[in-house]
Amino acid sequence: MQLHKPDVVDAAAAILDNYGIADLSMRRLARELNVSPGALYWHFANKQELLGAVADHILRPAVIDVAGLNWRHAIQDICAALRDALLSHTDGAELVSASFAAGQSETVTDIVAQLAAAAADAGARNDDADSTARTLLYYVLGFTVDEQSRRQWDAAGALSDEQSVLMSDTDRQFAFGLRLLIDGLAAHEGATAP
Amino acid sequence: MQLHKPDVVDAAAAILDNYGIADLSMRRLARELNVSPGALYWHFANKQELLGAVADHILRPAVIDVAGLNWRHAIQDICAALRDALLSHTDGAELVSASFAAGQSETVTDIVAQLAAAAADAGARNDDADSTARTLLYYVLGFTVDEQSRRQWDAAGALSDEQSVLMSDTDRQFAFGLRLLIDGLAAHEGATAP
DNA sequence: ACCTGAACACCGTTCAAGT
DNA sequence: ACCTGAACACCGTTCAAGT
Repeated sequence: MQLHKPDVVDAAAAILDNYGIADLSMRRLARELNVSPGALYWHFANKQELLGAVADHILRPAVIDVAGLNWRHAIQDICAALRDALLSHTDGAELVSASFAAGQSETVTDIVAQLAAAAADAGARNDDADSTARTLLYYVLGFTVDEQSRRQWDAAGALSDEQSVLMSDTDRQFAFGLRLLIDGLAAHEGATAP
Repeated sequence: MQLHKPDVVDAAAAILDNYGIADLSMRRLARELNVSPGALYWHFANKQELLGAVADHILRPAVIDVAGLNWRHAIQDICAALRDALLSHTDGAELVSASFAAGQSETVTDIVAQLAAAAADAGARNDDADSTARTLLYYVLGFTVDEQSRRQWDAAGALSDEQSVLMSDTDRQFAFGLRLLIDGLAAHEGATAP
């Protein structure tokens, strides 16, 4: 049967979850799909474009509706959904971070636009709203890449009790850094919490 | 003559500046040093460790003395020095970002410690000072990776006038995001500017 | 102690040729 | 239109053997 883009992305996501980003090569992916390496280049211009499609796949659950929320909660919910989506796939943060840097994920652009809208709601002018949105993204990506690599490092020898304590700790740490940015925005724009 | 670590790091930095991170391979580096690829593995355990040494080389001018400065200026100066150091080598931000993620740069750890000390000065308790320091680092790395990749993309067809306008614009954008974090810290800890 | 040579097990990408 | 086969030009790492 024919090879379609969604099949390729699903197979790539499966390799990612089961073996990690280091094993996600074009050749390995082609082997898993019982196809020659060159076949992938009919559907994707290059590896970066394919990884961008995988990034968009990972980010689908991170696109949420924040209509009706005040700007603080909108930012908090978008960032929380983003982090959850990244953490739900092996090396998800690293892959999305790389795809964002390469400008290959449309979804991450949409998310930045959502964050910019929330910043505008907070009273920021256009340029500042954009800077704010990108700063929030840098934070979530940086934090989550770090968190995920530590988790994988600690994967051996972690007691279930200690682990859950550590996890709630990372939740608090994530919220702390995010609050720093939100409070900074409030201070700058003179907005107040409802 | 014998091969010494500093020679290897210097040669690696030269490849980085002249050809970029994509061309900084162990084999290419060995060729440039007129040595067999295996020779490098006598001095460095693996490529990550070597890149960590290059990262430390890049970061040397970013380690500055902030004694006597108030916490706001300390943070501003450290972050500005860090960004300047990253921008002064081709793909410097990307390389240091990767080395930080891999935990292979001692210098970046020192810089985080300096930032944490400044956050403590601002009134943050130990955990919060650490979170603040890491948040600042995520911001500087994320912003500068982005900035540097855009610069390299725009490398063709940029007028010198427009370019300088864009550059001062990125300076302002960098300062804006940084101020967001500093203001957030001030709001959280109730510190005031002198 | 320090390095060579050669091998092992891979990569991403291209492209004529097939169906 | 879609894919194969084979090639091109590379990788990182290891390790017996040399000096």
